[in-house]
Amino acid sequence: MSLPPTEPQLLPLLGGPPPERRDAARNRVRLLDAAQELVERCGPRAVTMDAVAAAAGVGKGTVFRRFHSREGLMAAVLDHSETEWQAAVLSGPPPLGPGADAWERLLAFGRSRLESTLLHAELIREAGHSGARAGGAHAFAATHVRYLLTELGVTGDLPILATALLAPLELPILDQQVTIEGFPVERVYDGWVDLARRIIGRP
Amino acid sequence: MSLPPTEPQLLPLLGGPPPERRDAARNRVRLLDAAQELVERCGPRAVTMDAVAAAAGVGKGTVFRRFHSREGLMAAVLDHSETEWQAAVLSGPPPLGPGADAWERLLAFGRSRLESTLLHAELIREAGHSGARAGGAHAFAATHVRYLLTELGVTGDLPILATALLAPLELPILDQQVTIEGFPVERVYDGWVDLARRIIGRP
DNA sequence: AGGCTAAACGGACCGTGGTCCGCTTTGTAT
DNA sequence: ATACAAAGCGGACCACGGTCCGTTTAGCCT
Repeated sequence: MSLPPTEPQLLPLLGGPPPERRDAARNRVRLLDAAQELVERCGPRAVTMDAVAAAAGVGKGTVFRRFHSREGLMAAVLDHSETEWQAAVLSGPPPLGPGADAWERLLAFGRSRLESTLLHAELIREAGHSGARAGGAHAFAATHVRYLLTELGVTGDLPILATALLAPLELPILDQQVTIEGFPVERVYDGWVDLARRIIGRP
Repeated sequence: MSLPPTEPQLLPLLGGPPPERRDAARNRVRLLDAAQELVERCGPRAVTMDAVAAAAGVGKGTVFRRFHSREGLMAAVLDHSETEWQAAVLSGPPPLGPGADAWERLLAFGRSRLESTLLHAELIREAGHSGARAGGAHAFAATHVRYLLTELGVTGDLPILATALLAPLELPILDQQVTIEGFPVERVYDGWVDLARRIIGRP
């Protein structure tokens, strides 16, 4: 046994994890494309991991190495739409994007988020706990709402208040109201606006 | 082929599904006991349906006939504690039970629910969508909160407002704040009280 | 080019949730 | 008591998520 001929990494090379090998990257996009295509053709519920692997022309093990689990894969598919939505909030046209006053933006945010959540309901459910929603997406939304609340002059524990305002727009709660109790979406939205008014402390 | 000699049910016998056969009832309690015992010994995550069936001394098919699915079984186990809690709210000692004024009761309700949700977190997660929570339990909590809000003179769309007040106490949201973001429970509770004040419209 | 290492690959394999169907038990009507 | 229909039973069976490990391949260093 001898010392390795060279240090595999002379400098810490600060920054993140090592880059991805070319075949790995190629397979990741193949898998994501296949998954997206299958999801929108059969619905997320009916998509099996074997099917995705086969459609992408790779082995099953590869699917699980790229995306930890089925939930992870679904989360990745969901991430596509989520990212577009974030772009619309950050730099799209008003009133959702910048350019309108904070109250208008908050209203647009609520409606947009409500519709988006209902639109992707199945996928969100399938993405479950490891959903982009549970990680980055919620953080994004919370940050944005906190910013808007600040603009509106709200004082208090903003992270908590933002969460309280976001909570009724999360799928489990929306599902309860819309799917199970059968409330019309308009009513739920109006209720949310009312909640926002009370939190802000305005007529 | 002849006509059936008697009508199996002369009168509609209004009121629900036919009664349960004796062996069926016996197996239901055996299964529930076995499940509860296994859950508290190994944690809900580790309990398999085969194990429950074996521990109860019945076949696997029987488990699935009584409780539609794994989630259904977990929901049934959860239902035990949930029922006790409901009794405490309806007829236990104040301030959770009747006897205190509405605001005190609301505070006690919030704290109790928060603690109970965190305590049974794993089970609730495992019970998933068909959880007693998604069905009867949420309805109970919503009704109670609606009642308290009425007592406090709140006007508006009460069903929606009640849901908004309950939403931050649901597991997914609590999980986000406590487990992922690491907020202390006290802070979450204080935030909830603040939310309640704003909804009611009082200092 | 050639050689070497670590990463990636693929598909056989396993455990578990859920279904199916032929057999048994229960309750009732004669 | 006996007969009979319906509800219940059990365990073999299937499909799908997830793991494992022997083989292949990308990237790099000489």
